[in-house]
Amino acid sequence: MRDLTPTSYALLALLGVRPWSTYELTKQVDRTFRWYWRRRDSLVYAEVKNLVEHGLATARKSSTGRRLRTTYTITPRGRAALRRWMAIPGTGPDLEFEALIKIAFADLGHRDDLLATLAAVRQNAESTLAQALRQTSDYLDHGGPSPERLHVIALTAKFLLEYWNLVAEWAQWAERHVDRWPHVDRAEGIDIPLDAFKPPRPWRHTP
Amino acid sequence: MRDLTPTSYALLALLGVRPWSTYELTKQVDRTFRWYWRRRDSLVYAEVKNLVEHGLATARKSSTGRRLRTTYTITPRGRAALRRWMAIPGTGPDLEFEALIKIAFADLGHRDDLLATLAAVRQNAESTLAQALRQTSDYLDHGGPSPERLHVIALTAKFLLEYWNLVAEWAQWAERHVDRWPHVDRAEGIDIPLDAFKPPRPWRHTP
DNA sequence: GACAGCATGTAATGAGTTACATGATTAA
DNA sequence: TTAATCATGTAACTCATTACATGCTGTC
Repeated sequence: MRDLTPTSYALLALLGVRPWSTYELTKQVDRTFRWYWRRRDSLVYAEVKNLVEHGLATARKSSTGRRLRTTYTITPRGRAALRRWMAIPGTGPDLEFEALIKIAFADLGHRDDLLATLAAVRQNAESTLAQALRQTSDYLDHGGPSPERLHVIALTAKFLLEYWNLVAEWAQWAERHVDRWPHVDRAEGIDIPLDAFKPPRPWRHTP
Repeated sequence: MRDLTPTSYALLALLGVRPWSTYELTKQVDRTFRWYWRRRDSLVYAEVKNLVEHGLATARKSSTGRRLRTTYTITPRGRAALRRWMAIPGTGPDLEFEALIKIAFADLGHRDDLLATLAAVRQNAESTLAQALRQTSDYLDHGGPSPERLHVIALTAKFLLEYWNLVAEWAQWAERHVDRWPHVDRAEGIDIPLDAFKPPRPWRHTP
């Protein structure tokens, strides 16, 4: 019996909304958590079994044709555990940005590589943003799949849209600057955007 | 001999700037990578040995008093490997945001827990932003520790400052809304910020 | 001479991924 | 009938963390 991780509780939260079969869960994990808590399907299959071992969910077997299908339901103990977990603030956001390593040390490589990295970041952000907007337009039009949860979904949607928009805007800004740089291996002879080191607007200092 | 990971290359990039002792490396990893590629000190000690095994760096032993000290230097093969790695665009940003799980499913918990989570996120963002600004003010005033690298540092600084500013602003916005909500367990009777589902400004659609 | 913190690691453990396996159903 | 994809996992592996160990250096 494995310890409970944030991933366990993420699944438990989904089960708090309604029961799901494991396959449905993997789809829902993709739809819901892909944006800020990505995990592979195989882990979902392992984790729900762990929830059952902890007594936080029950498994009910059924079948489609000759094929077995397991449906998971949260237990009262599961709801209690979930509420206890919700009372702990939780961490993040935690950023992991491999491309930014390459950007921060671009002076050790070639100028064209820096431009290619920035373009990749921008394209990734643009396509992620477009995907997210396709998902949110459904919420705007018909309230989406769970209108009774629209208020909390709005909070997360706002963050994610602004986040990916920021990434795209920043990459574009960086591309415009690097385009004008004659070289990257040294700062000398380059018009450095010193505003980058200043507090962004809006910003209020709260000491 | 372990395979090379992005972490290996991150250390190799630091060695590309100048040689460091392992302890200095841990300090520099903290200063440089804490913002977007956090790793524990113990991993640094393991990874530099791996770089040597791959022939990408050399270790030179010296001593402070009776204590051994190892200084690592990049090799020509190391520089070549680093440049090859820089030519691959790289991934990210990858977001991991545990608190957002709790926010997205706040309807399964208590209203006060949601407010506490949002406050924690805001405070964390504010203090991270303040830390980052303390570090950047040094760059503005005297060019910082490596003025010859100021142009690429400006690119990363801009992203990080705007990112943490966004987090703080968003959390504040969310707090203001939830403050006015009479309950959290259902959307009914709540003034939902539907703008959250719309594209943020500025936004240009590129199909 | 004791204690904090500087400095340098090693060993055990773990959460998560990758790779693999396989049967059932549906579309061409 | 073949191929795709739906559906459900297991086993091996890995990157990284946690916990531990230990000697040195300055200072109270």
